[in-house]
Amino acid sequence: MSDTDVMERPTPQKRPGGRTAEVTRRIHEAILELLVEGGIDACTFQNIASRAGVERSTLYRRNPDRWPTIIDAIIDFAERETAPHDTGTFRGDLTATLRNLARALNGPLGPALITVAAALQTGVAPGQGERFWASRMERLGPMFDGAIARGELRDNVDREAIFSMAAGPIYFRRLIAAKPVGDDWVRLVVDEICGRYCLEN
Amino acid sequence: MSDTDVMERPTPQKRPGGRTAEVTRRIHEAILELLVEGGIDACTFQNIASRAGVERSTLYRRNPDRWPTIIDAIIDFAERETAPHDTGTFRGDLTATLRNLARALNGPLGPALITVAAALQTGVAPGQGERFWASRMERLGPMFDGAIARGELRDNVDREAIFSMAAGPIYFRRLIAAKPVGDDWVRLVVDEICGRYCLEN
DNA sequence: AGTTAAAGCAACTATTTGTTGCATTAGTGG
DNA sequence: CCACTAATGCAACAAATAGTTGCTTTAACT
Repeated sequence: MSDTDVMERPTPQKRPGGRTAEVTRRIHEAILELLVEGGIDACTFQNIASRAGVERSTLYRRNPDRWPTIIDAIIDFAERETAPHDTGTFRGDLTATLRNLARALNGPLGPALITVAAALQTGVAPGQGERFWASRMERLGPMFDGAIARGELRDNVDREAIFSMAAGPIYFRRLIAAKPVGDDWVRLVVDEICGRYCLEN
Repeated sequence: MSDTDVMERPTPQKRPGGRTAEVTRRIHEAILELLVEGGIDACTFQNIASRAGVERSTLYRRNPDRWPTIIDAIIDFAERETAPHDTGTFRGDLTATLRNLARALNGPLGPALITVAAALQTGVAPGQGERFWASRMERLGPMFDGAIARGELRDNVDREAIFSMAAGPIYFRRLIAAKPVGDDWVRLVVDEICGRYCLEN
């Protein structure tokens, strides 16, 4: 009560363990289910809360905006689904990565993935788009590192450019053209990328 | 009043002229503005109505679902922006088309375009995705027709596949990787496509 | 074991959604 | 120009959702 500690606000220590982690898990699970069932429109705080068995106020207190919440769930999913590949060749790694991507996009959550990613560019959630993309590229680091170490790629290649050329047609075919993405399509893309960027050997 | 015409409901004749057309124009304009300013979340019937100076009930009566309404505005925009190109070569036409696409995507409405297109695949608006895509491909018909007629492409090429390979990286780079799409990027894509699909000459 | 984040609970207001009956305007065909 | 009526305007609804808040309970950390 003394006036000496009026200004003291000892920065509340976080408690991310146990219950909190479980609540987070349930929230993410609920969001993914809702995205599959009803798309973005279904992802209201109300729906998320009741589906996850969590209080609505908890969601608002964690983050008053629903977009960062949704992004968290998506990134969480993407990181769980994105297994690292090390086949020994860039071609093999890229093929595995794109097959993995195609599998995710072909699945029920595919459309929601790009809907969210695209929505991030509309200004609804400043900074979240970069967060998502950075998370994606970080997972691809080892693939490029290995290829460069083996001399398959020049060490100054534009990694984002290469991945954009590779993943672009995969995304597009599934989500704009609404066509299935099969192994043949993946192989076509891989051939183009390797033919253009891989050093001769 | 006779019972002879009880079943007669002479399918009310439409009146698409004058006022109705003007209202449609204002609605589309309002939607595009809202998409630019606040993304999908801003496109509520309430916002659209007040922005367009139209009664909310009119929107509900025209279509109780907001997605077809939004798609209409997007398609309308896309068709207005998509000028036909006839440069005399497939490479020229494709370059012009992709530059056009890049320009649209680089603009303020770019992110909204793909957000909507992607949202269509989530089941929020059955059939609307196909409608959008069909509208897009239809505009590209002359380009392929001309190229085939000139012998630059085989007459059995998969037009959708080619356009997916071309437009995919454009979309991706702008809207997932959030990088600008410059002429250099367009040229890179064009080189790949032409190198792979154009017949030698 | 004590401290205190963090979640639960409950009540509340404001906003948005979706609907409907009636009045008014104006496109269309004669 | 007139009559008909589709389409919009207007206004008043109920229902759902969005946010917010004070208090209680649980359980993560030291």
